[in-house]
Amino acid sequence: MQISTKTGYAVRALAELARQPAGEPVSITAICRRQNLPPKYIEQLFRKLKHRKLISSKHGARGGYILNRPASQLSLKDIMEAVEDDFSGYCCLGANSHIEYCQGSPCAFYDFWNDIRKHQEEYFSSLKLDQVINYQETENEANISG
Amino acid sequence: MQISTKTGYAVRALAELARQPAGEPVSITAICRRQNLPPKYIEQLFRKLKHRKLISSKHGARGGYILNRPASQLSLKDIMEAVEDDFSGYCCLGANSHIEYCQGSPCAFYDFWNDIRKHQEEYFSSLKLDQVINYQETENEANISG
DNA sequence: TAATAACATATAAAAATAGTAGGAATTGGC
DNA sequence: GCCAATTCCTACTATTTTTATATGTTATTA
Repeated sequence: MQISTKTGYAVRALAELARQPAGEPVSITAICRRQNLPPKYIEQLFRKLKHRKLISSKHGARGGYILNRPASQLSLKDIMEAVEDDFSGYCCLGANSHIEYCQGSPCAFYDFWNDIRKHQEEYFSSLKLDQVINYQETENEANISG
Repeated sequence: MQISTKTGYAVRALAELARQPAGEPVSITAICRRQNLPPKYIEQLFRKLKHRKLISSKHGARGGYILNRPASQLSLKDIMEAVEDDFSGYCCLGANSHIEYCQGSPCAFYDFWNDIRKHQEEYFSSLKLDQVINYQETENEANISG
């Protein structure tokens, strides 16, 4: 039960996009230089983010990526759903073991896991990308004043 | 971001202990027969649960395991911490990548991830084993009346 | 046309997950 | 005292997921 490196990377990379003046694309090279991330890996994550229409891209020299929405409207859930292949709580219906427990119909534990999934979805939906950026700014101010 | 099969198995197995009249140990064989679980795997999980003192065991014939606390005082967080090796949210300080971002000191994203971790811990602490059992009973009643 | 950068696919290395195998130690019942 | 049941312990294996890397193609701009 941990948020993956993928999500961590994606948040850091997207934060760089959010910082950029609107309309100006940022290249993966630039993002990864600033955030010290593996470019080819980020490329893959960005492809997923693009398929989910969270970002757009511009080809060629001076090209790069831009956010499709203001950071205040981009949730951690959106990012996780795009980048991890399955955001969702545990569900007894999922066949993640060779031993099928509830063979197709909701089992006795279904409601329990389902409520958890719903809670998690709501929680991660409530966390927005701009919050990270605000945290960063606070941090920086503290460093300057300190 | 998913609750693992380990946790799912553990919950099902522990629910069987919770059902048992107090003081009567249940063997892994019995648990796994009732819940259709892989015995050797459950054995390993139970060892971890025992180290965390969530359960006790009785050796030999007619032996087995018993819950150390009432199900109402055993949280999903307790179980996850025992069975998964790291319950905790993502933390930028964790070296889960060869690229170290914040090299030992809290980075700009620290507070963000830290608040998430705290929230998750509180939430999973609030979910108790007896809730699963209550869900089950409701389900069963529904089946009988339906 | 040369440099830049997205796009795409395949491969590889490492880690985590899920499960198995075999045996030693302990207890209860006959 | 013996046998069966059971926990306890260690090691191994197989599979899947994660975290990349490599290589090449296509599009864009200066």
